[in-house]
Amino acid sequence: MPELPEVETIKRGLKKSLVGLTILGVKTDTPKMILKIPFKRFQNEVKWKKVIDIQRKGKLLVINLNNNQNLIFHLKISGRILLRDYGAPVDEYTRIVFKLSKNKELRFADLRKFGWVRLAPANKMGEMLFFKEIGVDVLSKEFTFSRFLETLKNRRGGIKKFLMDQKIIAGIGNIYANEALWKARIHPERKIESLNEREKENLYKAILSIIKKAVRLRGTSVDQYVDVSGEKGEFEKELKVYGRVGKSCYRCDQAVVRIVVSGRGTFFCPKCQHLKQ
DNA sequence: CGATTCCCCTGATAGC
DNA sequence: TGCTATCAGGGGAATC
Repeated sequence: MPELPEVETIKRGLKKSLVGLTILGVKTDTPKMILKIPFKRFQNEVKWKKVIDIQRKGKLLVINLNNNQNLIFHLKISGRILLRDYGAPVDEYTRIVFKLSKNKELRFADLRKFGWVRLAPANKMGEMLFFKEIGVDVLSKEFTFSRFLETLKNRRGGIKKFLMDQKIIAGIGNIYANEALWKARIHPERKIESLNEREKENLYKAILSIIKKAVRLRGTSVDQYVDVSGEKGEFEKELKVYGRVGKSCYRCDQAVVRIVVSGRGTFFCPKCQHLKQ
């Protein structure tokens, strides 16, 4: 599941090899994955445009084109962005192919077809609702401890749901929410209003250290995620609770438990992540 | 207006 | 063995 560290790894890969290339054409067998405009128009809009930069906002990948347009990708659960030589072996689940100069191809593969791409005018992107509603990025300099406290202020409800709400903080998905809560020893169903200052600080530090480490290790490949070359990430071996149901906690030996929190599989240690405070 | 449920899609797994 | 039913999962839309 591409969350911040995975999309950041893809962004860095594309910065190295995609910037400067020109889009020669687009093909798809899944036009549904192109939002807002008909495929024909999309084709015309991107043809002959040059890639000038790559950005990331939360889990969104943004490719800046030289006509003041941005290509925005959301990889959802099973999306992959692959940069290949023209004619390289077919990547499974390829849905959209951008043919590029220098004999390259950008392939958007997605087993589940939940991912999408859309065009947005660069100068108006800040005004677009879907972009305006994205919260503070975990890796941005604005994501300080005091900003974190501010986002928690006057909010009620479960802490895990809060962490995964992209409108508040952008970039944390299911894997890293589970991991950060384990590291901070906080039960995923703890109410925000029950957390004391020390716990909030532990959680803030846990989020930053885990996300940064996952970026260094090029992401987590528990599902479909790979980088632009098709290589898996290395963070999987660092996972402390995610997917470890029934296995013993690395801290206290208690069996890791799986529950469902707001519709998502949630893993935690019932002994060192206690509910009451 | 906030909280919950449904839905998109496919492959893996369970159950018979 | 081989079929069918169930489930996971991010986030937008519909519904409660």
